[in-house]
Amino acid sequence: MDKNYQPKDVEEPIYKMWEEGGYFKLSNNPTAKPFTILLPPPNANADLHVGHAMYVIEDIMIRYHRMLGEASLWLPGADHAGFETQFVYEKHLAKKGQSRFDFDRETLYKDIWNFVHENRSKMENQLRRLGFSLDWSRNIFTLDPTVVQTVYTSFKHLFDKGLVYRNNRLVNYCTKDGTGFSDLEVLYVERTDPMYYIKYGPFTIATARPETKFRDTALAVNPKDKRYKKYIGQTMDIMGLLGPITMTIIPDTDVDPAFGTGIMKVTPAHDPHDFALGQKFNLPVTPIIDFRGKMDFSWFLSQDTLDQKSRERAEKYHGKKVAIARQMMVEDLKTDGLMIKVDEHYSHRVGTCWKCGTVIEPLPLEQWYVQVKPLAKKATKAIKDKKVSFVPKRFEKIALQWLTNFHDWNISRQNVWGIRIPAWKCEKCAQWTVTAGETPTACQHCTHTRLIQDTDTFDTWFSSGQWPFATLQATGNPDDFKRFYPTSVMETGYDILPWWVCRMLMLGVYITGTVPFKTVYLHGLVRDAKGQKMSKSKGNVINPLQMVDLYGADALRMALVFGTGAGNDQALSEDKIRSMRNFANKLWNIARFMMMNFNAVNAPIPFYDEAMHKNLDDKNDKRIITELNMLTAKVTKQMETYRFSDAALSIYEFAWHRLADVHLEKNKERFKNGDVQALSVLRHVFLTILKLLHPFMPFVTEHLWKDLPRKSKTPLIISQWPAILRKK
RNA sequence: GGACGAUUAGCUCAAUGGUAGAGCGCUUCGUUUACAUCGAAGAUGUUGGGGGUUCGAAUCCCUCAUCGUCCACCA
Repeated sequence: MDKNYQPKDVEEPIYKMWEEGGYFKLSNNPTAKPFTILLPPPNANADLHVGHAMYVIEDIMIRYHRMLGEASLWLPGADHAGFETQFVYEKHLAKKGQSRFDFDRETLYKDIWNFVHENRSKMENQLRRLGFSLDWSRNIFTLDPTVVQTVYTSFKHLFDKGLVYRNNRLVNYCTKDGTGFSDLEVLYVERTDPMYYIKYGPFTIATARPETKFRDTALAVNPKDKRYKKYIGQTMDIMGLLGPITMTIIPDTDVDPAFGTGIMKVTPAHDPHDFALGQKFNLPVTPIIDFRGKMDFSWFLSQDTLDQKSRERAEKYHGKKVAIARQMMVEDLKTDGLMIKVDEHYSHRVGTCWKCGTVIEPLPLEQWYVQVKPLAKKATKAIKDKKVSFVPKRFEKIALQWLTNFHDWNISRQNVWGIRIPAWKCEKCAQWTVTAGETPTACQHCTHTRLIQDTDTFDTWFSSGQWPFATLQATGNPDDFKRFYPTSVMETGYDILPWWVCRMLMLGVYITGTVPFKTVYLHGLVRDAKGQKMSKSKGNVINPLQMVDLYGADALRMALVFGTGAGNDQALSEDKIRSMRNFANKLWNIARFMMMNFNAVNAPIPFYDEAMHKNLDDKNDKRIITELNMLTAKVTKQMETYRFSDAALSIYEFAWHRLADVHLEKNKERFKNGDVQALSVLRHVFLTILKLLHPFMPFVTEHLWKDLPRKSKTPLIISQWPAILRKK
C-alpha cells in the first residue's frame, strides 16, 4: 500500500466495478420496500457546476437505503432546458458571428439537438466521476418520445377540462431573446431613473415612460381625490408632441393621490395594471412598441392629414429603440415647453430578463395559459393533509405562500428548442384544435381541413413539472410507475421551489391523483469561502471536477455535507475540501496499520462474532465496542431524520479522534504482539466505520473494504447496514 | 409594504431546552516503522442588544438593531 491515498488510481476502477456489476440497478427482490429518488435533471447545455455536486445528498440517501436492503432506485435524466439551452447555443453562434436568424426552424433544432447530446454525455460522465450510484439503465431525457407523449396528453387533458386556455394579454416579453416568459422568469432590479413631470392639458402627470404616452387612452385619478373629482367622466383633447390626443378621465381606487401628481396616464398596451383598467373601462389596446423593442409609429404615419412638424417627429422616432426614442422625446417635450420638471432620483424596480438582463416589455400577445387556482388548491390540500413533508420544515409555509400567490401560468415560448405545442389554428374560423400530439385532419369547430400548428414550444418547466410520472412511465419497465410512484424524496435546491417543486406538486396531484413525492428535502446554495455567490465574472467559481482531480470525489462530497445545515447556504473553500482529503488519507493509513499487524501474525485472525462479543475480556476492547454501538445507533437515527451533516460529523469524530488517536495508540503494544482479540475487535470496528461512511465517501471505503480480510465477499455498496451486537 | 433567513471562537459554519462544537488559522513541543495529507499540549466565546417563559435557553416567546434572500401592477 502506498503511504498516501491516491484517489486517482482508485476511483475509476471502483466506479466501473459498481456499474458493470449492476449494483446501481434494483435488486431482484420484488418484495423489497421501494425507495426512490429522481435526479433533478441537469440542463444538458453545460458542464456540471459545484451546485450539482449537492446531488451527493441524494446519493447518501440512496446508498443508505440500498444497504438497508430496500429496492433503492435513483433515476437519472437530463433536461432539454428549452429557452436556456437555446440561449446558450446562441452564444456559441455569436462567437462564430452567426445568430438564430441565419437558420430555418428545422436546421436550428437539429443543430441544438447535436449540441445537447454532446453535452449530455459529457455531463453524465461527470456525474459518474462524483461517484453517483444512478441507475443508468433507466436514463431519461425530457425529449424522449414517451416523455413528450406524456406532456402532450397532459396538455390535452388540461385543455379539455378548461384548465388550459388561450388568451391575449400582456406578456413579459424579452425583445432581445424574442420570447415571452412566465411571471417567475422576470428578474426585478432596483434602478434609479428620471421621473418626468409633463404638462398634460390642465394637468401635470408624472411618468418614467414618456415614450408610451402617444397611445395613452385615458387618465386615471382616485375617486376620493378632491382636486380631480370634478373631471371624472370628462373627455378632453390634450396637446402632445404630435398634436392633440383625446382622453377620458376615469376613476381608479388604485391611484395613490400622494404619488407624483396623483393623476396617472393609462397605457393599456404596455402596462399590466393599465391593461386591467382598460378592460374594465373598455379602452382600446394600442401598442406603440414592437416585439423587437422598437418604436412603431406606423399607425400615426398612415394618416394623411399630418402637419409637417408631427410627421418629421414621428419619422424620427419610428423604428428607434425605446431608450433612444425616450431621449429624443424628452428633448422635444422641453422644446415645446411641456416638460415641467425632471426628478433624476426616482428609484423603482424594473423587470428584466433573468437570462440576458434586457428590460422586459409587457406586450400584448396571444399565449397558452394554465389556470393555476384549481391546481394550486389540490396541491395545498395535499400539503395540509400531510401527504408531503418538508425538510427543513419552514419550506412548507413558503410553498403554501407560493401556491396561494401564483398567477395563471404562461406556458408558451417563442423558441425553437423545446416541445412544440400540439395546437392547430384553423385558417377559416381561426379556432384552435388541440390534440394529444397527432396532427389533426380537420378543424374541430368547422371541419375545415387547412390548419396551421402553433409555432411556439412549451415552457421547459411545463414538461419538467411532470417529471415524476413522466419518467416512471418511460423507463421501459411497465411496473415502475406502479411500484415507485409516488417517489420517496424530492431533493433539490430551495431556489427552484416555485419553479419546479410547486409545479410538480400541482401537476402531479391533478393528473395522477397522488402527490409525486412524500418528502421534499431542500438544500441551499453553494457559495465561495467568504460566503459570496459564485460567478464567472467574480472569478470565484469552484469547478467540482477540478476538485475531484486534485483531492478526490470523496473529499468534495464530504466537504459539501460536513457542517452544512439543510436549507442553508454554505461557504465552500478549497481548504475544507483538502481537510476532507486528509480524512480519507487517515482512513487509508488506519487500514495500512491494520494490514501491517495482520501480516505479522501467521494465522488468520478470527472474525468478530456473537461468541467473541460475549466473552470480551479487555477493558479497551469492551469500551471501543460499546462506543461503536452507540455510534451506529446515533448515525442510523441521523440518517433516518435527514441529519446528514451530523452523521458525517459523528463518524469523522469517532474514526479519527476515538479510534485512531486513542484506541489505536493505547493498544499498539497488543497489536504488535499479535493479540488476536485486539486485532479482531479493531478490524470489526474499522469495517463497521467503512459501512457507516460508505454513503458519504464511497470510493475510499469500497477500496479499503476490498483490501481487508472480511467475512462477506460482496462489495461494500451492497453490504448490509451495520446492526448492533448486543450482550444477552 | 409583506414573507423568510442570518447574527455562536480570528475566518467559514454546526449544535434534536440539559456541562458551548468542527474545519481552517494561531501558540508551544514532537522525525517512536499507520499517516507531517501526522501526533501531543494549549489559547480564544457572559452564543447581536434588552425583556420574558422554564429547575435549566444559543435553542421557545416578545422587542429592538444590523445584514441577506425572495415576493408585491405605485404610474
